[in-house]
Amino acid sequence: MPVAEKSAALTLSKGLDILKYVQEHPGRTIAKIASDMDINRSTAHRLVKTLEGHYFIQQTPDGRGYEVGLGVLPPAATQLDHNPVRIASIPYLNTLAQDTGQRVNLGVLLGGDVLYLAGIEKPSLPNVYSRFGKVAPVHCCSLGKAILAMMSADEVGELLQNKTLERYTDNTITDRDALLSDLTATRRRGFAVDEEEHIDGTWCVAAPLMNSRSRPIGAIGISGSDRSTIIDSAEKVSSVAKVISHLLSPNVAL
Amino acid sequence: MPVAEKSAALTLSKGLDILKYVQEHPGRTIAKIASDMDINRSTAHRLVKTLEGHYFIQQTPDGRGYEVGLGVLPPAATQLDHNPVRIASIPYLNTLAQDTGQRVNLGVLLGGDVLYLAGIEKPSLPNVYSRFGKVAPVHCCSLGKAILAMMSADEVGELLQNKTLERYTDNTITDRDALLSDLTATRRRGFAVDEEEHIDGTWCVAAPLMNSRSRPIGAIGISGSDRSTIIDSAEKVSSVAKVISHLLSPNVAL
DNA sequence: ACACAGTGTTTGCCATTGTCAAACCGGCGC
DNA sequence: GCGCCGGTTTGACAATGGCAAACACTGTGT
Repeated sequence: MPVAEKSAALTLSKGLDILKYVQEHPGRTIAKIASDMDINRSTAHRLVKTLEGHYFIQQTPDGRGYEVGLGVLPPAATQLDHNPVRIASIPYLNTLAQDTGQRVNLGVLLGGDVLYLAGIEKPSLPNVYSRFGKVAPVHCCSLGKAILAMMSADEVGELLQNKTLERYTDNTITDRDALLSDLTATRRRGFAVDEEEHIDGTWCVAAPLMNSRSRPIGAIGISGSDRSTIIDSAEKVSSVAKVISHLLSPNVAL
Repeated sequence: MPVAEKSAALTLSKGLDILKYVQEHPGRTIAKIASDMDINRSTAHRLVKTLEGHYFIQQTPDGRGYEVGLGVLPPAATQLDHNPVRIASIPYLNTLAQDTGQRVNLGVLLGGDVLYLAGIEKPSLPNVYSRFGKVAPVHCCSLGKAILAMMSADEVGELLQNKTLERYTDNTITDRDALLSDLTATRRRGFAVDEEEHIDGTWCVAAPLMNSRSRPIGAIGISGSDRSTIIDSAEKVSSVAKVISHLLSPNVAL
């Protein structure tokens, strides 16, 4: 979980780890944070107070613990507003939602996980800001598989290096080789399919967004509870993904 | 700008400062960051690389500089989803948008500024996630003045301690005493008015959200380019603010 | 082709700074 | 009352981050 770069600034690194920890475990006390993260209590105290001074974390209303602070919002808004993949995709997400009547999602890789950048929950009333920031495992959501399918086996291997393919449902692919062959099929097919592999009763299809150098930089997909509707819409998703990819291509790099 | 707490973790603090700097000045190189922030280049390098390792900042697509990374999104999403003021207010923001036909905003204090938590840009199609994360000066937006008006003169003085009331338009109140008397008027009136004090051609009114201990914890307001429409809707804004305040009151604290 | 300017990156030394153990304080429950 | 738990402070030690310098690389202008 902690991205240990060699010769990194230890204190900064620990502070950021605390921020992540607090995000995932809201309401914990300093003592609890310290013991869970194997940091000395007084050290944790100082780091927490520093983060608090910058408004990155704050005390919970009851004053008993800590949670993510308001200070993270301005950077996040900046990131969202400047994100080229997101900007290029949003208009098409709306049309896709109209065309398919299903939930639509846009995701990219963050570390070894899929990060949702935008989503439309209720196709009836488009609200593209909803549901950003959630992360999902790469190996069992269609967005993740769509992206992985466009990477070499080596790259995939490296990405999954120190991850276990955790099981979420009976259909979750937990075997590396099985995943790799699924990715091959995905590549041939042109889109990824999630057959209740992450959440029971939810099917998804997704297609990758490619940049000018044929690298996957994200994926769009739809999800819903009616299998045939989802599968039948795969071509639509795929063609929209190609349109967005072309839009992204003229840009210099990434 | 840097919130200097005594005995804080210096390295962590500097790292967070860099994050903020990068957010406000996207695309800057490490050398530029270092010189602007008076940090040694190699130190800046290490801090930047550490932040990058945690995905809090990333290289710009052209590889020449740095910008805010994807890693800030999960914490921000958590903060937004858990924010009680925001949760309580959102439904009413929508109705307010319908009733007035104007842009609607929700804001709270962050440090000495107003932070927008939610906003509806186009009343016709409600999209409450839009425009969060933007910050505005307290002294010249209605949200800020609505909140300040419910604080004691001492508290206001302390809040504005080391801030200059910067001028944005001809109408901006840049004098502390003038601001204080405006706040008194605001308190009597029950809502704050921004008469083109921040942006020419834009009028706003706002009313404070109060908790059970009669402390201002935020404000809602509307803004638009037609003065009389805005002013005439002030009572509506005020009454909605009271409703939300009552909703917030049962909660334990803050 | 050359030198130069600007940036990224690495190294090694020094002392600042963060770490840690211990103790103190304060509230809460037994 | 006592003990437990969390927060906070202190002080000594040494690990760690700060800094200067040097190197590699790229692009630019002469």
